[in-house]
Amino acid sequence: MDEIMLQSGSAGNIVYQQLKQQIVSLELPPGTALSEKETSLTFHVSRTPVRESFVRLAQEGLLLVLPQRGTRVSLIDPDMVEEARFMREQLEKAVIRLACESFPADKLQEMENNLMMQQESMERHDGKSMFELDEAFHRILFEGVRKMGTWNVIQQMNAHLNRTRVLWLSQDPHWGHLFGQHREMIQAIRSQNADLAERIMKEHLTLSISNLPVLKQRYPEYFK
Amino acid sequence: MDEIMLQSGSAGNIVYQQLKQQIVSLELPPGTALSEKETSLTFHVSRTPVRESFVRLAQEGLLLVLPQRGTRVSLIDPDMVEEARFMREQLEKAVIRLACESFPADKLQEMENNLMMQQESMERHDGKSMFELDEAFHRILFEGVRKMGTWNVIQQMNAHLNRTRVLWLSQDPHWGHLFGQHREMIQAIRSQNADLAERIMKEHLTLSISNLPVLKQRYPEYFK
DNA sequence: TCTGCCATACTTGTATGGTAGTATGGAAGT
DNA sequence: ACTTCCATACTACCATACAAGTATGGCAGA
Repeated sequence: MDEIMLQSGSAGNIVYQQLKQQIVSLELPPGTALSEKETSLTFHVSRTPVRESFVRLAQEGLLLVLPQRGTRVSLIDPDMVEEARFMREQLEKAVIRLACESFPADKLQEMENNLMMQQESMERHDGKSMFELDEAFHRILFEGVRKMGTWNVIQQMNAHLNRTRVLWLSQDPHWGHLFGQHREMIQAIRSQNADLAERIMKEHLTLSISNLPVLKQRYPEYFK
Repeated sequence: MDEIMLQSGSAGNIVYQQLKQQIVSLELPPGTALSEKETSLTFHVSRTPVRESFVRLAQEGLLLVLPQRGTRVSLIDPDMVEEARFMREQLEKAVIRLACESFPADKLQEMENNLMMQQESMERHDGKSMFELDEAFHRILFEGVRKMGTWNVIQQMNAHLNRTRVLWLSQDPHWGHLFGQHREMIQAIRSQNADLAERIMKEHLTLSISNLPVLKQRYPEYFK
């Protein structure tokens, strides 16, 4: 939201963004105990802006605030992950169908460029870069059909889903598979084959949580 | 979210819920100027919990905070309304398809009961009751297919959409039309006719913003 | 050794004073 | 009459002090 970006200089907003980045990147693993006091010391601000960021993060489901007891980075809820995937599937299928009807040429070019950068990151085995490019790829799709509000909603509810994707990409890439699907999507949009595009997208997003059970077994302390 | 319900006793949460109710019900019309000080006086609490609620409401897009200038109830953004409707259409179409595959009998009975109460409210010309029953009707649908997380996301993003629905139901009901569609939905679920159910849902949600231009012309000061 | 109590050190929740930035109205100057 | 400037009264933002609830470790007593 633009109205939030406007306050980007405020201490509270800086703490919020920093914490969110650290949580989603698993730099602060699920279950980590935080406290307003401790956090205020590390960021060299008072408790007020820290508390403000805690409230926002709790509303997004990234923090769990227990009154008078403490605050912890929320555990990943597998049911929520599946439901986030479900929502994202429905929305992205509809969006890529729109893209097949009409899509601006410059955005299509952006996607092509992104795809080339994906190949580079893949060769460098750069998981972090690959994750960001994947994110950007889908974002461009939403920009092209002018559904940024929808993209923002997805971003918010992807709190849990994104953490599992980070976990997954850090160990069992399947990057080639993802890359191939991205390329197929572009081709489908070009040829305006909506049914094909929808099918690819569905498989693409299904793949993204296919080994959730494996992750749950490997990192049991991260899950609910 | 349950973790937020747990703090329901806190002053900050009470202020938050009260303000949200007043905003969505248009008791606090779009554009209304608020201030931490003023609000703290009316609720007989300090500025801290008020500020906390402002932060949360701003994140939901219901308040617009301008640093060092003031806080206003956000205007209704027609583009956001349309996009919220778009999202809701995609999600509810998918959900009612699931319902057509399998749906628990007790939930179906709840929907039948709700439908009867809708008829009563319709005869009493009770718009507020009708709005709440409509809300509950769709909620039961999500409960039946166990997609409450999805329902909660819809509730959040419906901030703008709901205000237009309140505005609309207060003057040009079309209650009979809504009622008929609800009845058809139940029949479609019973007969497990997913394609029919999806079509009705699409029409149902399209209808819900069909006269947005009229509203925009009638209450121009409420829109962006 | 084990159990129960309690002081203590945490936690979040709330109130309040002060700071810096902004809008506004009136006075002074042209 | 019109413009410019400035005092004043706002605003949200931040720091800090206090209040109330909770976990914990040690000590006393059995």
